[in-house]
Amino acid sequence: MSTGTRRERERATVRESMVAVALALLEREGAAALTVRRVAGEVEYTAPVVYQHFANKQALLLALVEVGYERLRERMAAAARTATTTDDRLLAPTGAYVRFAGDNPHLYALMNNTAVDPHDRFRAAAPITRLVVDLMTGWAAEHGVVLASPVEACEVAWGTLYGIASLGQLDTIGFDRAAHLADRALRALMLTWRTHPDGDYPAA
Amino acid sequence: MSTGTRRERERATVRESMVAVALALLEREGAAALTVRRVAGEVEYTAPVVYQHFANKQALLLALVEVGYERLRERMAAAARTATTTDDRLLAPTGAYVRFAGDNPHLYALMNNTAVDPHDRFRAAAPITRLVVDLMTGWAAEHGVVLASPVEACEVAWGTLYGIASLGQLDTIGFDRAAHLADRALRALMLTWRTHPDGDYPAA
DNA sequence: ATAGCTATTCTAACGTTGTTAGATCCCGAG
DNA sequence: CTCGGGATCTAACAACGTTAGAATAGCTAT
Repeated sequence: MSTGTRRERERATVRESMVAVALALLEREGAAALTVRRVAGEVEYTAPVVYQHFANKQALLLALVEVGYERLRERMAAAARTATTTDDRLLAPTGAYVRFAGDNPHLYALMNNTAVDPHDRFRAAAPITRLVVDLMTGWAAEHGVVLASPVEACEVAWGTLYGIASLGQLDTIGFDRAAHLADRALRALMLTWRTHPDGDYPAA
Repeated sequence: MSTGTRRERERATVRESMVAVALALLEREGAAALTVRRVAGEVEYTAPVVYQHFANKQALLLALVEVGYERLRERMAAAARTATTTDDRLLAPTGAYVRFAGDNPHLYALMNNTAVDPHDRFRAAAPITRLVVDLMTGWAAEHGVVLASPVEACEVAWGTLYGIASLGQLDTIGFDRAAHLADRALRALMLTWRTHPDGDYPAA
């Protein structure tokens, strides 16, 4: 029975190389090139072997999405750590987010593709949601401000960031400008949170 | 030669019914059901006939995207017309945008799908960009404020709106809440534009 | 009215996709 | 050495986008 664990280890290794190969393929040649047969071929297997590690193509794509969100979380957390000022601890992860979208455009598109089950995507993104909530409550505390609804503020910031980063994929805008726009948008939000932490803004 | 124009009319009619059928199919059964054969069948033709009206499936999808942006523009313009206060002239189109995304989730997803050429999508959305710029400059004028960069403000607002509306497709959030979030986000932006029209926000 | 041309439509097929069934092969256990 | 079970392959299926070529329809001109 001692061979059982090695078998498992080998199985996991094959699975991981499939994910790695699929990631490389996706980013190198785009979503259209990401076919089951090519992934299998790139790890020197035939197509049906893929189905011993993933229930179907969706499951493989979901694995890529999960890796994507994990890498994104790492980048954002690292950016937050290097920040020195209070506002930078929010602005730096923002920049990291847009930069990630620029560095891995196809993976980023997949992470937000409606073809992958929205529920699964949301679950994969949960750690980032937690991180952002933490960053935001930390920011508010350092500013001596209590937000009426931190989760609402978080959702607004998340949506904003997502939308502006997606704008960067348009070649008429580009990711450098998108990073600038995201910075502006978040600064505006922060300004409002400080002056109106209750979330109730006056109209005119 | 008098039959030539009637032929053209008939051709245009067939093309339009294909677009109409494709739109209905997309919204009723989702993107996966939108196949060339089904569109052809639904207008009682065989598949190759589709290729006499569209170069390929991409072209058909692009036609749907164009219809989508046109309808969205109409809805936003109508909402702006019914608004009474200065701020509502910006907030009402915002609500119309999110509501459109909620009413036509699959079409909205297609309009922002990277599978459709980004350049074409941007071109299809151009009239809306114009509308939003107009609304924004009008808003600024009525508030007696000159924005340092109206196009930057527009891009930020557009990205924000897009991101938050996309959030609505997650069943954990939903379009009602997304509409609320979009309202909050835009109010925050407007507040900032009034107090800092130069676009230079203080840090802390 | 009829013959012929042209545009329209269909049938049939190709290559590729995701996916599954069954044969085959290999490797470890008794 | 044999045998049993998991791993892997071959072959195939249905459905997809797409194209070529046959058939058919409808208009035009005599």
